[in-house]
Amino acid sequence: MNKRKVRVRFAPSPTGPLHIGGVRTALYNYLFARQQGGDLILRIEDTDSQRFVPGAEAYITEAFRWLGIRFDEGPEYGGEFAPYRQSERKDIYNVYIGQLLDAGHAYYAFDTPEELESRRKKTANFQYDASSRMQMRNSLTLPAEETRRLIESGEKYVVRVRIEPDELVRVNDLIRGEVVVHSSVMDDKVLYKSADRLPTYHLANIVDDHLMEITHVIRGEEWLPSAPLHVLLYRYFGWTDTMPCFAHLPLLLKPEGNGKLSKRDGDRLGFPVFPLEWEDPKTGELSPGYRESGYLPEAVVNFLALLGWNPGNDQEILSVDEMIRLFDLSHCSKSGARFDYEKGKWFNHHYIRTKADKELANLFLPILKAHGIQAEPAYVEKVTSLVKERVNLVKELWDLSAFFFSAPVAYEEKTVKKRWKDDSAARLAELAEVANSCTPFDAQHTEACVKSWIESKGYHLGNIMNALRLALVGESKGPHIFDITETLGKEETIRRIRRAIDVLK
RNA sequence: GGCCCAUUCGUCUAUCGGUUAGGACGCAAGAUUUUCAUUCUUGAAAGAGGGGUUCGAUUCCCCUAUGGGCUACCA
Repeated sequence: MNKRKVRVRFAPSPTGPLHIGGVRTALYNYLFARQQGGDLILRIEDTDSQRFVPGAEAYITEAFRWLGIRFDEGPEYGGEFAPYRQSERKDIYNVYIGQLLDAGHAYYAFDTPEELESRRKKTANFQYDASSRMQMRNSLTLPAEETRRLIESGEKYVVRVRIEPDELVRVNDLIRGEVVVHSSVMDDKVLYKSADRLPTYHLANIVDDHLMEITHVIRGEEWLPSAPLHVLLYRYFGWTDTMPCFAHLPLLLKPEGNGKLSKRDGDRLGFPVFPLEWEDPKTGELSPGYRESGYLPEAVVNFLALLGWNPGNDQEILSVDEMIRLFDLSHCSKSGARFDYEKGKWFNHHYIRTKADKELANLFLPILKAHGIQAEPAYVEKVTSLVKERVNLVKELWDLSAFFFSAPVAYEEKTVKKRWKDDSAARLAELAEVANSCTPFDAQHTEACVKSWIESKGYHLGNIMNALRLALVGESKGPHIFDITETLGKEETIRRIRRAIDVLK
């Protein structure tokens, strides 16, 4: 059984946009699968008909496409274990529920939600388990006749697992080691719901993992408490030989304060918690996404990978291939990681800096378009190369380079005050003439040309340069001045100089 | 309340009994600079507390404290 091909799954519930913590879980599954030469399966766990959100599944698929996380099997990708949506597997679950019922590992329960509610109110710490089940309305306490009659008459019922008390249940976790829970503190969880006539997560999950031949279950820590139940279910089904290995990942925590990272934190602190932008179909509320906020998928992946895992050395910048090679569940931390958005920006800054100008320019093009700018791709690429080292987010390219696409219409007051001297107009008028005679107009020649003029006249270099920058940019910022003149070209450079003189006197 | 998990700089983390406890983000200072940035260098910054085990504990064990998760006919 150790020779089984590695098969892992990511099993989201389509109840909304994919949370960034879910993305990390999927990423670890992906890295593990690729490293082991195994398969990664996407399974949609839509057994909660109440919380189903249309569009969520498409969002999930699109998000992983953007992130470059590829699945081998899933609703959109096909596979021999189809269907991959649990809502399409009802008949399968019914068979296995029957199996548990027949073996006495499960029973019918007729208690209504109201009855359970009042029972919980009456007795503190009420739990539906070995100590209480014989006082409830179920197939264990009712005569067989009565049970059959109730079911046939259409009475609503759930199926509960029958947990045998007084034994130690051991879960072997690849990250945490052995976790032991006493079965007496476990409750008879519902496996089949009457409300929507679907199995609960616990049942569907175990059946599907078994049927889909999953070898490793890598999931969030929130599942650790129910892992003993899952182990028991494997035993009741007689599947212990092929039970997958478990690995429970630590949670992503709020950047500040207590608790796990939530959508609210993103809204409150101003950063996305979703890979892609999401519009709530009911409320129309828009939640920002990493992609739309100007992140590169490789940065998001790198950042997320290191939130709870490390390669065992000091390396922080890792390509996906390197991550696949180095990934190791034993190097996953056991404690939750606070979400450090600032570090995420740093990763993005790094990846933007190292990305090819052309590719970056392609991402910049739609942003320019949104600002009403139509520009030659070659020109955009050149501008991109000049400012890309200075941005954290792709959309910031615009903030730093807008002046390349439209001449300044106003000049920043503060800069004018500081940089526009009494003689600036006269000097720039001369400079326009000098510039006109500079040929070719590339940065190197122009710089030499302008500097020798300044030197020969004995002018103050800084005064002229700063005034020139003000004329070309409109404020006190931007790349090297002669890179700007080269990019703008002689005509435009001179035009901007003349205009500044006119406006600033 | 019960059960489970965790605990190294502000944050993410390295260390698998012997280290000046390392790196990164952020922060501070300096250098570069005709602007704003970037970049580079340097610096400040940590083993929750208490018991053990051991020649020696950040590292192993126990207790306490703190944090987190779960405790639904949600996943």
